[in-house]
Amino acid sequence: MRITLPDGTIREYDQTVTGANVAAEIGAGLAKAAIGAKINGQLCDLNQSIDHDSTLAIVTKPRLDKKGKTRGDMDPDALYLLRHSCAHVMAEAIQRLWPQAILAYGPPLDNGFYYDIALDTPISSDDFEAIEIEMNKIIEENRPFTRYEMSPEEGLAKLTEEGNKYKIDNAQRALDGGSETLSWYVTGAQGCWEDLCMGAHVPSTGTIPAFKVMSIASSYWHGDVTSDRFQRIYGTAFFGHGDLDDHLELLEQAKQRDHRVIGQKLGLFVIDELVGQGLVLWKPKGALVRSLLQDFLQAELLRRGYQVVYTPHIGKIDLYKTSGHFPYYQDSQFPPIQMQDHVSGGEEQYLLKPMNCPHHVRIYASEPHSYRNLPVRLAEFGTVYRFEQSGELTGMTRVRGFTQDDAHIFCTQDQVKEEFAATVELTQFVFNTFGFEDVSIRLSLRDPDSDKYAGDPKLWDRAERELREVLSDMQIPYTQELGEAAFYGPKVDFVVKDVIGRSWQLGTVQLDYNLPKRFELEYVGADNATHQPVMIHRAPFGSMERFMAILIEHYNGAFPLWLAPEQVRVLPISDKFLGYAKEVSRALSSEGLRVHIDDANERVNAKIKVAQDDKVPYMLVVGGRDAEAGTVSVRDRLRGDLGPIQLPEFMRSVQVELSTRGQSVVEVV
RNA sequence: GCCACCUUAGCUCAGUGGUAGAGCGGCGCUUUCGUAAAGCGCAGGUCCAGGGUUCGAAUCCCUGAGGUGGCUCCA
Repeated sequence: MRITLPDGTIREYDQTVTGANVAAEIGAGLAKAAIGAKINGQLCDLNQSIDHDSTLAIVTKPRLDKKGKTRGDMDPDALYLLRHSCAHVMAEAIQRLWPQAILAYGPPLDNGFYYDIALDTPISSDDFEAIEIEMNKIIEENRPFTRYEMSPEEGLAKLTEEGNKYKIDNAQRALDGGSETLSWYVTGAQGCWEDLCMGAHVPSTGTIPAFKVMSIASSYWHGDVTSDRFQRIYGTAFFGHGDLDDHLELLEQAKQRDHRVIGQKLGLFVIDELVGQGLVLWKPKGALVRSLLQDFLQAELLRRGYQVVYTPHIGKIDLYKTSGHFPYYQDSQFPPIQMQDHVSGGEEQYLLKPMNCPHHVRIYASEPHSYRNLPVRLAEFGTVYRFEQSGELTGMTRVRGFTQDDAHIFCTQDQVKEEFAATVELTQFVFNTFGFEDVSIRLSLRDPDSDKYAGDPKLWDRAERELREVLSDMQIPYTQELGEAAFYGPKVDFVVKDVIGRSWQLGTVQLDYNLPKRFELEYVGADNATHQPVMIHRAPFGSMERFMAILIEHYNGAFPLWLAPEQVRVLPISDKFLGYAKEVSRALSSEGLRVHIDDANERVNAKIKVAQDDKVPYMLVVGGRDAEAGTVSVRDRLRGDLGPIQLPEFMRSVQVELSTRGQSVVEVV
């Protein structure tokens, strides 16, 4: 039997060995650090036996520095083992405290782990300390994680006797997924606490040096609202206390970067309960940024052959019945507005528009079209209203009224790929302009087993094939998600993470054969016959609200000069130089710059502190020396004091920075 | 919508049944200052709302609203 190690060396054995055996042979240091094995790419226990030719990598705990921090990068496999094991320890601790707790499922996550537990007594964050104390006891006992296996029949019989329906279900799923046996992990020797679990685990509870119970939430069995409800307890674990401290510190910083915190601090927007849940009030500074974003994109659209349209905020309900939105999304729409005609007594119903497409479709349909004037690209910053579930509302990222940077392209079948590629390119251009680097592109396809999708499956196949082709032609890496498509067509989504790691769809491009059919749209082809156009829905920002939220977090509130609500603040050293400050301010304003004077009766240190907190890109400190020499002393919010510069020169470099959207910045020599 | 938690001055928060507090912000006065918070003073409260328990409730209980974290959903 040959075992190949990561460095390519091969070791020969004539009887079964374990990762632990091999590690011990290689060296005492490795044996001591070893916590698991990766056999043929599969993460396993360290004492998993190997009985045929395999590749083997020993998973080790990291070396720590003096502060208890991992040296170098953390190994995701090692953390996975650690956290999976810590989930067991937490579950045992919880069952010690609440013996009636029924375990369901406890996996590791990217940044921690959770355990889903069925328990009538509500666990609250006040209980975390008690849970952690129990966990520490278990860890101090340093009990080994011991695996044993049973045949499916034996194992299911054992589980049936124990009567935990969630574990029976887990076992059944494991067997359906191809497992030949069922495995348990005992924390310690026979008779100790155990859990049905496929593994793998660290050798013993003592291997868990740093952990924390983080939060509690609720969840449903298999994510099914009508099914059993669990208490989901989240925790995290690290190999070093320093790593854990860093993690907690990072979470604290992320909190400060949250768009809701910054939006409040900088006065960008407010959500007022008197106005309504999920309804954003854009305050002057936020509104200014929004209008700059809109100007930027609209100029880009006009350059690319789009035409701007405006449509009303409501429409007759039949419009949305025809489009399919009303029946399909009835639950998540504001209820229809009932109108009664006083004379005829006839009734009409209107809907706050949940989508802009039906209105745009009717603009297209208002005049005949020839293949010669396609594609028609209709763009509108259109505000829509959706009755999102109250528990879903989150700052500006998930709201009930929002403005899409919407457009609909009506084109011939032959034009689809080119138009689609152009919109993907536009979206990438937009994301590049704002310096987003961590954007993942998701091809959202239908789930062929679901009946929620409208239209002919053949058209779906074609649409999905075309999107794949466009993305691969453009050499864009993407992931495919079954069941994520819109009900009318597949789409390409641009997904960005917020500071606390939640994913949000920003830009989207969607292909639609369905609406043109439902509305019987036509154009006259070169053959003088009528044909049906294809529609592309697209929104590079997605919604102004969500884009703004992500932008706030992306920039940590420090908008680049071209977007900053206040671009320059003049800080006179004392009242005596207010006159010169006003001169400077007037000169900058007349160049179109957004400038204010801090005329507070304060020292310049205090003014700088305030301006820094307000994230103003440039502070111009002006005193007697500047008034005499016609200079301003420039302070950059990031680079600090840049020294004095002639005012006209400052204005020139600022204009360059503006026109390049931050590619070039003010330099003082 | 579901579960847990939270809601006290403009903001951030302390206050576990006995007279409502701090810092920042605001206003006033002093200071007139050269690169991350000068000093002093003053004003500011329906303790989310409604009901209950109690001699007495910001504090305990119930109902509701809003927020936070998840779950579910997301055209």
